[in-house]
Amino acid sequence: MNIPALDETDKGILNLLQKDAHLTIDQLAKQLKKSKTPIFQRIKRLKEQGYIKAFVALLDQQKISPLFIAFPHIHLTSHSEAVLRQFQDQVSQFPEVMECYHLTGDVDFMLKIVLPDMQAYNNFLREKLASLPNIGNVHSYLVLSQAKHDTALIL
Amino acid sequence: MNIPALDETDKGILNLLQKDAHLTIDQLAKQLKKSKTPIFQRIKRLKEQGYIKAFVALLDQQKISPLFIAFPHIHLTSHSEAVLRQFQDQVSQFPEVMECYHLTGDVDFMLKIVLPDMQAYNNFLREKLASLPNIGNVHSYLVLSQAKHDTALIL
DNA sequence: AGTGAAATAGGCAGAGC
DNA sequence: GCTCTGCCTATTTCACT
Repeated sequence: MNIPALDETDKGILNLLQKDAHLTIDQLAKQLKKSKTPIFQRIKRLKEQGYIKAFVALLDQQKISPLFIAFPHIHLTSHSEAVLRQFQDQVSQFPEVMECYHLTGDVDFMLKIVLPDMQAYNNFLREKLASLPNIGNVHSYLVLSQAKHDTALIL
Repeated sequence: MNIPALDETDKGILNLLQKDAHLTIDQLAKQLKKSKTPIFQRIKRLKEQGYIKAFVALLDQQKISPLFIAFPHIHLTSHSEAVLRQFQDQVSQFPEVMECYHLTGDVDFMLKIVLPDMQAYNNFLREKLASLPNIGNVHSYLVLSQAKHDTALIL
């Protein structure tokens, strides 16, 4: 499948939709100086080709219920490709793991864990994370407050 | 302003919308065993009261252009409330700062920085971050790959 | 707070440039 | 690949329980 590069109109659509997905095709068409049909067809194409992964609602999590956020840094005891891949796959299964990054340098992985409270986080570390193979040292960074959380990238 | 707690129907709406914001009111109504009007009214209320912050499109960023992600840990040289607040406010202005967390323990802040490449990140550190007052030590964790990135919370 | 129906606006497809 | 026309489905409001 040959996927062509994005032109300025495509980027314009993505830029606007990642800030507000409820813009109508009419509104997008006006801002991008096109009529409805090409905008509609481009959005359809951008979805099919996977540039747009999903349309979601962003919630004010702290307002709904107080949450505890932690970023554990994890050292593995082996660094073979098989071990790294297995760790990623297994840890991604846990629903409390929101994000998983493979890092350079003196740490192997960083996770973002979101749970109701510190007790639940303690349970996660002891019962779920510690049960995985090849886990070495774990150092947890705990979040006191969150000052910014954007999802929109500049294209 | 008195904001009442969320009932099960509200939580159901939020749970579904944070996974797929393009569900129609009809579809939500069926799944939650209500008719269209109450679902519509509740969504409107949840937006007005700020439980829903935004509806956005999530993009496959790596597919659109290769990106460089880093998590700098930042120590400040002073920890007065004024300094902490000033740091948060100033750093949140930078568009490349996607997230900003105030942490416990041996680090003060962690940022998530997204930029086109490592060169741009180097410039960010030298020209933008270093120009802020009260910056002490900065230790950067660089991302090799990202295995998971969810936004939906379990309510 | 809920249902059901009626009005309006937006998504989506076709013909032609 | 774009504009224009038009249908059809979803959103939004209203009268009522």
